[in-house]
Amino acid sequence: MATEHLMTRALETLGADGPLSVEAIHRLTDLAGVPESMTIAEAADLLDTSPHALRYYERAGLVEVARDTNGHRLYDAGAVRRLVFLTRMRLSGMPIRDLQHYIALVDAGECTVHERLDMLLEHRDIIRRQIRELTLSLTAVEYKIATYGGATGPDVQDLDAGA
Amino acid sequence: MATEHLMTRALETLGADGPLSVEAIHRLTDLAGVPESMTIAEAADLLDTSPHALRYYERAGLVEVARDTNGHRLYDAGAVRRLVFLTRMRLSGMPIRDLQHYIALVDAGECTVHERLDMLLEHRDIIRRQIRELTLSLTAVEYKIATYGGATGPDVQDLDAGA
DNA sequence: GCTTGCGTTCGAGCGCGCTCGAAGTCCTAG
DNA sequence: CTAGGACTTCGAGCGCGCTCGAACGCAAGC
Repeated sequence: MATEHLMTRALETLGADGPLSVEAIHRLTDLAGVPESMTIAEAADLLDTSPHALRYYERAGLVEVARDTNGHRLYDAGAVRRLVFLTRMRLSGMPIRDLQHYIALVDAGECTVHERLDMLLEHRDIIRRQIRELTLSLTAVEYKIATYGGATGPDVQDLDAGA
Repeated sequence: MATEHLMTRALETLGADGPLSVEAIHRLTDLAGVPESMTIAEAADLLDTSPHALRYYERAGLVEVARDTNGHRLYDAGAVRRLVFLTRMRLSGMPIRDLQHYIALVDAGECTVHERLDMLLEHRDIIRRQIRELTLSLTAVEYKIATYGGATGPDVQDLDAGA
């Protein structure tokens, strides 16, 4: 998927450097090379989700999508950009409800920037905690793999049953 | 002991920050200093879950738990160790169904080690992918925080609506 | 004209993982 | 003797995030 590719390159660019990387991401998240507007199927494809889910997001008030003369949805760059953000937040576990709140703040204008920032800071912490938890799980699984995959020692039985 | 070494390295990898990591690793490692057997409330507390959830796991066939003379559950070291593993797998997104399968393999004996190993390898990859996805989300959120929290430049408006 | 295919709306259904509550048992403290 | 509290079993309920299907519209191709 295109977005992932873009972000992956952004990540690679990141490395250890600070503020420069921000600009790099900015550049890379511009959906260059993507059509002016797309059908729901194309958008779903790009976002690695389903047309059903996109309609669901719209029903939930997360994004407004224009229509063509047949009443078919037309996803323009703005809608797609918002959906890229939304799906990224969903992937990191932000509930629909919170996204609705966030979007409501966006729609409410500049004076809500503070609250939005608070939400982002809180979600950043949540993501970091998730990563820590997953790293622990990864360690546990790798440990178990080591006991299974290595020489079949006496440990295996001990750990089989439980740990 | 190998376990301590691995966990120590895990701690270092994680930056040894916060009570959360420490506590989690404590849960991950061994149950030294933990009573010989515990009530469901104590076990739930230790595992950071609810008695209801522990009964649910038992009903699902994931663990067998002894009873005292009153029919109350007694979680011994083996049960707790298994539950530590199970909750760790749950935290990293392994479905109950897969855990049931894994436990069935464990109960089936040594000849299933290979299949268990396969499951663990697959789950390891799943965890790694999750971590990658979360890292991308983290980057995206930090980028947005930077545009909001830094000097309020012209970018803010552009990105507000969508990206 | 008719089929195929992609879209629409709407409401219902589903899978998952708990979560809860009712009704009962047992021990302990007052 | 009684009240409280922690536990038991059981089945039902819930919150979330889609997911599906029915009934329909429109436009192109044979």
